[in-house]
Amino acid sequence: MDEQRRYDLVTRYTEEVVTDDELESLLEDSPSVYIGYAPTGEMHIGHFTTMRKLADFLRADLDVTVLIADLHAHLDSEKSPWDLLEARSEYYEEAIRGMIDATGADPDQISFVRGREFQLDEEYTMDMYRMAAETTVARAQRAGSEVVRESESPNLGGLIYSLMQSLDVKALDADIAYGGIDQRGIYMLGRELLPEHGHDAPVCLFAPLLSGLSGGKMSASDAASKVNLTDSPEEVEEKINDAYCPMGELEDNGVLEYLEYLVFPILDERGENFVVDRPEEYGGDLVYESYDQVAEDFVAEDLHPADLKGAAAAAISEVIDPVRERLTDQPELLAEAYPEKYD
RNA sequence: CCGCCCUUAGCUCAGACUGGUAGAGCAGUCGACUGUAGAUCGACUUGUCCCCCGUUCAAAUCGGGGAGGGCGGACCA
Repeated sequence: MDEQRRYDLVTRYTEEVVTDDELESLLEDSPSVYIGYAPTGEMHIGHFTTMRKLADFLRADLDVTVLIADLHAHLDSEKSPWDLLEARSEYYEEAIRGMIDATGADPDQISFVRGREFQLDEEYTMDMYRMAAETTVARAQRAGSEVVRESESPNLGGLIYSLMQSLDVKALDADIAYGGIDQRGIYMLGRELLPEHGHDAPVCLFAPLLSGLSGGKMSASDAASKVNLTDSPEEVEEKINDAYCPMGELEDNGVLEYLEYLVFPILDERGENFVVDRPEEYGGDLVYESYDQVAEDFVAEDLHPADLKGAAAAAISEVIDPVRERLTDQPELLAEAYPEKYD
């Protein structure tokens, strides 16, 4: 694969690359990339868009690791109870495998690691104590401010959280750290600290955070703002139909963002088009080969939100379909991970 | 170890001093208006008042005990 193509694959659909020069020199070899997830709430379509990029990494011949950060899930305000960490980790791994599979990549080419497999090692622990001594409370707070739950009386765990995530890069020997742009603060701290701890500062790739369906950012606590992996086609249709989607506007438009970052990349991989069924009175059906064409028509108001929504819902359902089936085929996974919801 | 404060709707809180089984804003639901949604109107819903015991005809409210959370002081060998 030529260098330009490889670089494009690695960087497409990202919000920011820190830094371009460093990435280019890394790509002269075959670097490793990792992404960490704290197994807290149920996974949703926002995770999926981030996850889909792992297929790009694999295609670009990178060594990909997914960290299931179980300890982090508890460290952040006990978002996951201690006793459920294992069950949620299992659910996360299975959901992630399903998503990778659905994007047309092979999950077996990815290494899955649990946090506790290495975060209790002596070297790791020693490094963490050293970092704790070297980092001010204010610095750690600032680093994690977009990730760790905010509270009037923050727990110590939220501070350690950022230090550990920095150390994960070293422990996993990752050249590239990938995550949502909300992770930026933590990885910038990591880039500062790691060179003092015997590891190169990682190159950082950040994914955009998608808009929620109710306008504004997607929120974990607002069920209507996101499509869950387990949502039925009917539920997807209802949520998309209820979504904030002003005619002609791309801003804060979750429906369009889902198309751009999730649906089109997958359709593209399959060589399929995006088809909009439209009543004759409004001009009949439309066929799109790229997201840019959709955006163009939408901005020109040649594509009405109501027509777009129907087609988007169908396309999103289709993408999610295999993941949902995979998860509902193993009901015990969700039941054990979220007993209060699925008992 | 000592002292003080807090706990009421999904969220933020009012009500407690002067007992009469609860309210606001936001959120949510449903209509109207738009070929979607939002905005805007209109209507509606929501509660072990942290738990236990006691006083009382009557306790979110008073008294005692307990739990959880916060703040401060003391100790500094």
